[in-house]
This record gives sequence, C-alpha cells and structure tokens, in this order.
Amino acid sequence: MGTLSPWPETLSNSKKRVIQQLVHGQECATQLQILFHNPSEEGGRLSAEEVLVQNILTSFNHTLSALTCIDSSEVSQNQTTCNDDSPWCEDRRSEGCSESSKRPGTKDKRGCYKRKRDAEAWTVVSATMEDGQAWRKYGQKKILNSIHPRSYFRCTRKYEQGCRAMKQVQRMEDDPQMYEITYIGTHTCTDSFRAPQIIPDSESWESQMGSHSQIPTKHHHLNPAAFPSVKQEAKEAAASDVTDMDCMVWKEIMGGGGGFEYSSEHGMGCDYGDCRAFQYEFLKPAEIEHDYHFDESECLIV
DNA sequence: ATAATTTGACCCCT
DNA sequence: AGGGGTCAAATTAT
Ligand SMILES: [Zn+2]
Repeated sequence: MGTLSPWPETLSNSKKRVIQQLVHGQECATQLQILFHNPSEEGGRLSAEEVLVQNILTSFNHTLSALTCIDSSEVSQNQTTCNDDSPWCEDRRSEGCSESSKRPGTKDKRGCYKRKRDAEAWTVVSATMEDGQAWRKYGQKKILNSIHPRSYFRCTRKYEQGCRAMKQVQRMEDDPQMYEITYIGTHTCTDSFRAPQIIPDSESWESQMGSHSQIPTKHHHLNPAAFPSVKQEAKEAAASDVTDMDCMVWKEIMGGGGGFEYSSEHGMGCDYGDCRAFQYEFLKPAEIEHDYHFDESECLIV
C-alpha cells in the first residue's frame, strides 16, 4: 500500500515547485520588459522585443492564473476545510465518436468548465452601474420571470493579474432606474501593475471593498438621470496601502483566495459603520454557484 | 490596431 | 428539459 494517494501531497509539492518556477519566469519576464522599454523611443509603438516579452509575460500570467485557480484547498491549517470537492478532473471525455458533430466550425467547449467555487457575494442597489472599477462584460442572459436581462462582468485584469472579481447587474423591476448589483469575489488586482495585491488571509476583504482603487477621477459628474439622493463618494478610503510582499505571496493568496473559509457569520462585525453608506444595500452572503472553467490542458501534468 | 461589447452556442446542475 | 452562467467568434467602439 504505502502512499497510493494520487494527488494528496505529492502533487502539492510538485505543484508548488511548478508555481515557483512560473513565478520566477514571470519575474524575469517583467524585468526584461523593463529593460526593453526604451524611454527614448516613447513613440507608442512597441518594438518586436517588447511585443515578444509581453507575450511571454501573458503566457506566464495565464498559466499561473489557471494553475492557481485549480488549486483546491490544501491549507493544512484551517479547521473547516471546505469539504473536499475534487470531482473535477474526471476523465469524462466522451470523445465525439458520433457520426454527427465534428463540425469544424462548432465551438468546442468540452471540458472547459470548472466546478463551482463559492466566493463572497453581496448585493447592492445603485442608481448607476458604474462603480469606478474596470469591468468587462462577458455575457447577458434573460432571466425567468424578469423583464430585464442580467449582465455578467468580470474584472478587466482577470488574465493579467489573475483577479477573480466579478459582478452581475440587473435592473430592478419595480424601479427600472435602479440596478441590483451583485458582487462576487473581491479584487486581487492593482493598478500599479506590480505585485498583485494580495489579501492576507481572509477577512481583509472588507478593507478592500472600500478602496475604489484606480480611476483618479475625483468627481466624475453624476449623471442627471440619477436619483436625487445619490450622494456619496465622500469617503477617501484611507487605503492601508499595499504591503510589499514577495511574489510568493501570490501563490499563497490564490490558494487561500479560493478556499475562503467564511464562517457562518461573515466577520463584517467590524466597525466600518459609514464605510459603505453610499447606497442602500443588503449584504447577503449569497452562495453563488459558480462554474469554474477548466482547461483540459490543466489535466495534463507534464 | 487594439480593446470592449454583442450574441448564440455551449456547459453544468436541478 | 430548461435555467442560469460562461465562451468565443463576430461586431462595434476607441
Ligand atoms: Zn480586479
């Protein structure tokens, strides 16, 4: 018998090493990018070297993002493990031997979906859809029994920095001027492009909520159509600024990011009273079911 | 040209 | 079978 477990810790170690190497490669690529950047030629057009190094960097980032996302929860320190959900690497490739299918033009998403993974989610009601963050719409759906469709957004820097923040927006039926916005997950990205700011452990996400990072626009004029009582934006979140942690932290973060413990009582008991008083909001520990995407390639361990 | 959006196909789950 | 969520090709915006 001995150690028959296919992936318990063996994979943990090797994966760790893989990630280390990837992070190292990413660092080097970043430095190379800096070296290649020629200030004198700041004309806007990138040299071939710069393009290449950018591509390399993107590859590293995507790979890391994918890799870290898969990571289940191996935090050998938390009491309540998010139960074990591992039924996702099953070899369920039902190779389309069928006579039909095989259409070259068909989208083939076999095995591209990951399993659900829940992250913190909360809902706010706002008169505007903008929240000062960079979102990228990736879908829209008609919802049963709802007049208005629901839009799906993800962080713009999802692939650049592995940020998994998302949000869904839907007009309210009984007040079409208002939007019901559900945020899922928190931003782990930064505008500084340097170290992907990480969330130390678990409940620092609240501090992050208040920090509408980028967008230096202090006051973008409010849209006139907005409701009369839309006043806010008065809080200059202190922003405890980013701690300079090593890149290794990224891994830690990602790993931990996925396995948020989030006990029954969301620790929002902290006193940030007026913090997010800008709108009516119900914080609901929504348990968003989320189908994570998963590339087959991730199954193939080299 | 690059980045964002649109939109129907596709996936997983109940 | 159908609903909710996501992908990615095509289209539009910057
Ligand atoms: Zn983000």
